[in-house]
Amino acid sequence: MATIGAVAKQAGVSIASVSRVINGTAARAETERRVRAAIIDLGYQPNSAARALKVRKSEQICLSFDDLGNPAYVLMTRGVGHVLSSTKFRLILSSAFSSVEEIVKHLETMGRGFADGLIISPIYSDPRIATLISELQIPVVLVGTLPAGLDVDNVHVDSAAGIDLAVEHLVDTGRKKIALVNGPVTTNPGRRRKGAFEKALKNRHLTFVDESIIQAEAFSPEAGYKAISDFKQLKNFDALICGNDQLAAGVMKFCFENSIGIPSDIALIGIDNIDLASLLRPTLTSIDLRAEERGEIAANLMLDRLANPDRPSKQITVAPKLVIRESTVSQ
Amino acid sequence: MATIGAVAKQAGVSIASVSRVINGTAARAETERRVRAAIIDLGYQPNSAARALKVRKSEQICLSFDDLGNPAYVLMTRGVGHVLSSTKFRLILSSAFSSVEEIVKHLETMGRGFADGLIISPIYSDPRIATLISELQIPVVLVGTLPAGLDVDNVHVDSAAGIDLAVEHLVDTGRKKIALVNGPVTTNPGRRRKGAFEKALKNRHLTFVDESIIQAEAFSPEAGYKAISDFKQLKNFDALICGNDQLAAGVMKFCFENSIGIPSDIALIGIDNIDLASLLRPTLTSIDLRAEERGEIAANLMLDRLANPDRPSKQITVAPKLVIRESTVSQ
DNA sequence: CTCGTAACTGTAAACGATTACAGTTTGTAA
DNA sequence: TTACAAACTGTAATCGTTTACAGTTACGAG
Repeated sequence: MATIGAVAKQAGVSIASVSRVINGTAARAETERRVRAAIIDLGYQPNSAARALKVRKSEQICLSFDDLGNPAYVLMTRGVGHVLSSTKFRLILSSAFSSVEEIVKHLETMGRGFADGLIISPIYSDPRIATLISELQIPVVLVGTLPAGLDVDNVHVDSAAGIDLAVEHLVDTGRKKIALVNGPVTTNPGRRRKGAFEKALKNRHLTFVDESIIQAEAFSPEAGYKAISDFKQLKNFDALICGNDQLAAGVMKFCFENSIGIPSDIALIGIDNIDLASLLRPTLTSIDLRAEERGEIAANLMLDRLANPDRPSKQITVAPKLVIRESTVSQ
Repeated sequence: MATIGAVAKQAGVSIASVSRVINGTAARAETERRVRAAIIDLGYQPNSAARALKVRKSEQICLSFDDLGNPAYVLMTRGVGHVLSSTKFRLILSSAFSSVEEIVKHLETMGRGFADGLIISPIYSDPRIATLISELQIPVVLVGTLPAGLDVDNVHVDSAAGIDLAVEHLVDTGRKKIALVNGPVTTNPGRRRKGAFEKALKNRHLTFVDESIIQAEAFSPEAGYKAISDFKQLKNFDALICGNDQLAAGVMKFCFENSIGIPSDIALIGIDNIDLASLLRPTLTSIDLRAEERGEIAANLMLDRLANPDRPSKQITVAPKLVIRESTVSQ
């Protein structure tokens, strides 16, 4: 492994000169020629860790989330990626695969010299995550619900407004008995959607009973399928809002297999508006939570914060929009 | 930002002792107590870059691919993640968002001290990627087609065998006129699938004409939809193999909108067997390329290589399997 | 109480880069 | 030819760790 010293010796110049050539500061043509030749000769590559140590910058931004399997995060990543690709910063991703400990350790390492900033979108509200964020030595942008007492840049979507849009749309199209197929309440989105749903129903004087919430064990199609299979009172409802589009896909599958017509027997709304929504049959009405846009905003907040470390933190709310498709409106 | 020196001073011990406490080597109980107290006092966090520089290890493995939007890569990531999560190595991801230059720069940085190993799965066969790999200073495992002349650990799937399985299945179920909806031939998979398809047809003395290949512009549902919309001779075929499941989803959408029955009028087979395949209606027969398994194998190859740097490189082939669903066989 | 060993601790040299500062060279004008 | 400024180059300190080595302490045995 060639070092800058080896290059300097080979080129017959000082280490400083090699460094200057590499970083494009003043050098005589002849010096530059010799240094470049030596670099190629030795196959020299500068060591990133040494550079990061010295200049206290890695030029990397780390984006971290809990579930790569959720296409909504892929959208978000794309948003972040597009913004960063026109800057000097590289984007690296970190997704949890097992425990919270694992992700905490991961973020700590990043925060200690391997990344200049951290964009994180946790779905589980583990106290360790909140502690971690407050102790981190680099700027953090949090996408999603901000844990109490944490003062960092934040982008979040008004998902209650989204639920409200959905309920309104269902009422407008003549539905009266609406249930929520919710994701785990151990997650932030799960907990918030539940509250928002209950409130939206009550505001409109619609019946809300315990059975109005059908609990799934994950935000996946399989979990949606299973939750609805176990649910015995489907016939009491004429509309279902699902915690995300993947849950809705599982529900839709069950309905098809059991000859429950969508939207004739029951209307179905998903959340996230991922690609899948327009591929299902019937196409799925969905609350678009603007994941890609949130990613862009988060990245811009981060760039702004890095350029301006002392500004007060910003909280940005984006508005959801309802994308109406066939699963709620018969053609 | 507290350093190890500040901790040492605060605890009244030497820097070396602090380091030992942190890394769990011998220390008197009293020393350990004071060091830990000082660490908490100062909120000290060790600097990852300094450590990486000194020990020449980052304990990170970087997984890089060209398109995070493709769920098959998400599966692969999961495979890698599961294997690595039981080791000391952390997984970081890097996905391209714009140019090849960008990804090259990214990988270079990683290869120069920010990662101990690189697992990469390029779909574009850009010569810069091959050059990069050969110059990289850390172990590389390549998932996918190995560029000529590159001698690195490799996992790939025998996708020709997959195409063959598909053709065989179609013939068995009475189809005779098969077309391929291919992804871009500028990609490795696109190029290989085309060749494999042609060969599979000829081996069985089935007609292969220019029109047997319908070229899509990307591996996405939209591209599939567009490609099939522009294709004027669909009625001449009774089966379609698609470059991946997403293309198939687009094709399926078109067929539905134009009242082309699947599988009654035309049979449809996808590739990758992602979740989507079982959510579509009809459910999609698909060639499972075992992305998750390839991810696991790649991770294990990497671990093995890191433990054993001098062993000769291995090439591992995994066999695809055909998952038969409704889109080829009427119930 | 002395000694020997084991356990611990401190000193100082790395790791591979960047960069302030001082010194040297170059080129131009007088 | 000399003087001076501008352009370049080298020396050496530094970033924050780890770790070899030598030195110190603690403790049980004799």
